[in-house]
Amino acid sequence: MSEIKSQSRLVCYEQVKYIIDFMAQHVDFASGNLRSLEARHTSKRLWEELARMLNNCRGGTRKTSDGWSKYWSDFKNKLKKKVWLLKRKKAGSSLKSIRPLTILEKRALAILGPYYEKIKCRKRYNKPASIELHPEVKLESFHETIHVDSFSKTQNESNDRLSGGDDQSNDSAESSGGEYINENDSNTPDRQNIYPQWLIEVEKKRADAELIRAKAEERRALVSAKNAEAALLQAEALKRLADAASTQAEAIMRIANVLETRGQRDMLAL
DNA sequence: CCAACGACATACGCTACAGT
DNA sequence: ACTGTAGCGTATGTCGTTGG
Repeated sequence: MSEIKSQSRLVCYEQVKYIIDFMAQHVDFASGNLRSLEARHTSKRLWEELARMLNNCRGGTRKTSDGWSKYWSDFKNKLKKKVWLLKRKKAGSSLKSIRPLTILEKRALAILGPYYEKIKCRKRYNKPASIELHPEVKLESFHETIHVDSFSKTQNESNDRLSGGDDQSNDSAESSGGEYINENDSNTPDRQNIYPQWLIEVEKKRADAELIRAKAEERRALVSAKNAEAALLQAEALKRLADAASTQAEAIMRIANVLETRGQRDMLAL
């Protein structure tokens, strides 16, 4: 409804979906666990790659890699608060109406669940958690209700800033598409959406582009080989030319010597 | 081993804007 | 005009690395 108005400022649904799909493939990156020297480099590269893809989206906003990093950070923060509020509401707290998690939020939670579990252990025992993070999110590991519960236990500190999380406009990323699901329905088929059709199409197009580029590289290599061959022939021709010039110079020298000798003899004869 | 440092994530406050 | 939310700026916290 307000898509055009908000296009320059708001992150569109497609962009958030892309971010979450990207994070599903890079779980440590999503949770901010890339902290070692090399990992930080990887993180930066991934943010640049992701920012480039997101900025190529037709709608939505444009950000730098730092801007998208900040957005993801805020997204995670809001999601945490929302889950905590939903948990409290479920427990019977008299909270104002909170929209249930969207499919995208549940998907993000599935990605970040192990990470939140790790934070919980760290806070509780004040030492590094032994829980292994998922190398990547797989369909069979999508147990959102477990993650919601385990995560929400970590939120012992006060969260006085109610963000709610969901937008009411259909244009905003977190709610557009009306993808709300009943939070009590743990068997909703959202696992089918882990790798959506549009992402598969994008990947196909990228693969096609890579193929075209590879073929162009191959053609360029062939042309380069032919150029090298021609240069070699040219060099050989130049060498022969130089040899011929050298031979010619020697012949001229001999002729000159002969002429000089003959000239001296004629002088003596006179 | 430990303090200093840097890089990054998180939390919080503020502003802008859309909806009512 | 009021309210709620997205997005941004910045202070603070956390963690890994480095040098003494």
